[in-house]
Amino acid sequence: MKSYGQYCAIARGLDVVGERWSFLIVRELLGGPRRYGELARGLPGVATNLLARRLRDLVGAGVVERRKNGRYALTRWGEGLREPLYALARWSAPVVMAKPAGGDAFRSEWLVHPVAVIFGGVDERRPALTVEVQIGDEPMTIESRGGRVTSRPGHASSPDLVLAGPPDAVLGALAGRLGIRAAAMSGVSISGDARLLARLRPSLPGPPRAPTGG
Amino acid sequence: MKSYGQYCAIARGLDVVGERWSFLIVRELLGGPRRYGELARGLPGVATNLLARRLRDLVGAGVVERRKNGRYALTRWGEGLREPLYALARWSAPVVMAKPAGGDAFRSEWLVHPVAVIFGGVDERRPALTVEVQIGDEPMTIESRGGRVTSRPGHASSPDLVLAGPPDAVLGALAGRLGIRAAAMSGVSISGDARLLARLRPSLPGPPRAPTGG
DNA sequence: CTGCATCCGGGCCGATACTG
DNA sequence: CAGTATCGGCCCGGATGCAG
Repeated sequence: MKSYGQYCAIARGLDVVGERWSFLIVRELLGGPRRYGELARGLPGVATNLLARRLRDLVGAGVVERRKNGRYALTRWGEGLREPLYALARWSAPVVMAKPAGGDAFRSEWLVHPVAVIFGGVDERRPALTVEVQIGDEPMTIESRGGRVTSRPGHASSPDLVLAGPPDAVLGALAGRLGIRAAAMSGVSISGDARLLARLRPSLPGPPRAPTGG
Repeated sequence: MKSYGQYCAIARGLDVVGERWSFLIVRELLGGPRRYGELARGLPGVATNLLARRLRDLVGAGVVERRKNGRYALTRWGEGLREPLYALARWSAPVVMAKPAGGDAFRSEWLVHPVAVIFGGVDERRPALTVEVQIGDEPMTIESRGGRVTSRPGHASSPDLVLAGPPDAVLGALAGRLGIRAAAMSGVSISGDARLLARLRPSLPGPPRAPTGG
């Protein structure tokens, strides 16, 4: 575990989770305890030895713990990394997610994070809604109930809205970066009233329809 | 610029600023435009070629721009990294900053970030106060005026409070992790009423005096 | 079959020397 | 002052092997 050797919270934080793959391991574990193989599948491109090493280091640092059933899980402290990770995603998404996925890998489980970022918080005025998203092989369901938006893997029983298409276009539609017309032109096939999505997003204070930067 | 090859905002964000030293270069530039030599001095341990390479990459990615006077500065987008960086510092600080500095380098300019994190926001009830902090060779001044707390390098003309000592102890006193007695026992010499510091910190909602975790 | 450890080639990192 | 050039070593990435 190489250190920057600086007495600074940022530098010392990076000493703990700044090495390659560490943040992405944490991303996977934010969804709950995972086995080694599940982590490996959720992290396309990682070498097995490197994953083992990072897990050892993270356990040693107190970020990850190993449960008795052999699963890895975030410690209480490790859970706190959700904030910095989501802050990074909020920063990067408007610029880097607008570019098409190209050859990049995509797993539908990763959608829970942008969904949490885009539809975060509680707003009683949000309508109840069930959306099914079909991007990769695995479908995802987004549900708005009681002012809160959640997501889970799997089909919806009777969705109000179904979005299917390439990752960047579907995500653009969810985030509101792409309007309905633009999303359709980017390859999203829509069944249902996609305008309902806008009512799930929190209404920002300030100018209506603030530019997202991308 | 090695990529994770994943269509995910976190992974793609790390593609941009996830390599070694990139975040710390941003940390330096958060204080304003800097020359190459200033960056090198603010980043003890960095190799000159690596600094040059990172700057090139960050410029290419649109995070940093090069001004006509030869200085490097964050772009509008790059400024947005303050949030993720401070979120990381908030996460790491309670655990990793409690450990003594040991052989780690320290620069008093770095104090502006913890000061911003600890005394952030505006609170009209905050008293006016001038604190001088002496840790390394360079003194720093923290000023509370009009409900806002700012910091700058240099001596204070007539400080209400002066804290001098090792970095971890002084920072512990500022953050409130160490009480006055504990700070003094850890090597902080105090002139003035250190209890005033507590009135600069925002009062958290919820249980009074929430545990900081370290 | 899962959960790693070992081995190995290439590339990145880190330190020093050198140049406009 | 602001980088470039060079080189050793370590880390990363991929394939393979092995133990429970």
